[in-house]
Amino acid sequence: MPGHTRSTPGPDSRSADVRARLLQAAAELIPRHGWGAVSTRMIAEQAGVTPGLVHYHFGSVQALLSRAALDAIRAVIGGMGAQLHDARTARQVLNQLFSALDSYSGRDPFSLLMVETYLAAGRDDTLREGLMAVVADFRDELAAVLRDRQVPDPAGTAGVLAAALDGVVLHRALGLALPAATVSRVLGRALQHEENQE
Amino acid sequence: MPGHTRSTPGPDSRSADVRARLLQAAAELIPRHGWGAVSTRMIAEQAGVTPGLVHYHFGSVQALLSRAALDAIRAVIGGMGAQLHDARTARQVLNQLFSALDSYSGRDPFSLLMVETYLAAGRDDTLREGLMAVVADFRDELAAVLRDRQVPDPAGTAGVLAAALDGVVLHRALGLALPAATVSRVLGRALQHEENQE
DNA sequence: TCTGACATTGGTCATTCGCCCAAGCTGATT
DNA sequence: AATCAGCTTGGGCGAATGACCAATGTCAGA
Repeated sequence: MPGHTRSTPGPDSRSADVRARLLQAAAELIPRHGWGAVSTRMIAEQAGVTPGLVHYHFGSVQALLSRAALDAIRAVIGGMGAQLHDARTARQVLNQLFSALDSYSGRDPFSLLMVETYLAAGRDDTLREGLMAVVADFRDELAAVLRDRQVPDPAGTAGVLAAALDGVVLHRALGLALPAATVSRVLGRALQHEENQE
Repeated sequence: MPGHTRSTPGPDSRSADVRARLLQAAAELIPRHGWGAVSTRMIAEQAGVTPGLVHYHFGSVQALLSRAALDAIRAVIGGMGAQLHDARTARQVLNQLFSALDSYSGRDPFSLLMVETYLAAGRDDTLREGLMAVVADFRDELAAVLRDRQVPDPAGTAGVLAAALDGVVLHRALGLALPAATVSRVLGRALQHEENQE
């Protein structure tokens, strides 16, 4: 009966609550202060718990941050992907994407969390694989929707479109004007069939 | 201790050398460890000087990092913008952009420096304005080139294209496949007129 | 009721941080 | 030679860091 893994603390209603509070606190602090500036004590104070709990429940600050970021991103991106299937035409898919995009100015907490996680992923292979899986799922879902709506080269188009979305958020964060109408109009042209060669 | 030979600039040529070494060291360390993890002593060691010089020459670590990042980004983006004028057709402009893009995998030092600076700009207004100016200059230059080559809506197209470039780098950093050929083909469609059909 | 595993506390530990400064050095000017 | 401003040195300050742990609390199952 010895040997009990401490990686997953047992069932306890308070335990689950504390874990949720820590995850929530971390997801709020990463955008506000930057991934590398979030500390054990900062998280604990935000969550209203004592600092020791961070290492008890998650082993390290990095592990908590990775878990919190991936959970939050998966929730938002997953929800966005699910909505795509409602659109009837390719143009409607695009408009839906960009109306969703308008919720993210590039300086809001979720956009910042996303970019911080992109960077942190470069220094943590486990995190990178997790983030890649989330983004790849979204991209594949978008590709399937585009394919059903007769868009040429659905896989490639979905990949470029998904990347362009992130780029637009990035540029908006700098204060560069990129109205949804403009983005939609320009990228809309990328959805049509190629009609002439140069 | 050679290095006598008074030169033109400044009161002391060693001073200029130290400043250059510190800027160079900072530009190398930001991608490697992340903006927030670069410390006074780390920079000094990389530059081969003593820690006190960081604050003597730049006042604060933040000021040094901002200066180093902006200098490096301006050099690369400026050079990229200047090359655009060589292309004859809109399609060539695009191909030139994406062949240049292939130098940046998203995990190379410059790409990482770029994204780190995007994020740091969100917490430093002076830095944000400087970075915005550099990106806006590139965008405007691209718009002018597109306009000369009869691309519709040159300003909007250039803005979306510039954003898409950054997005592609971001996604490549995750390991998502985005071959230059695919990107060029999809975005190439965005350059043509809405309804070609003469 | 007792027991023992789980949860939490509050603190220590060595380390590192940014920033500062008194003192020494260097080279140009007087 | 004497002066002196600009550089550079190396150490030191208080504060904060991540990790860790002994002690204590809590409660479901025997």
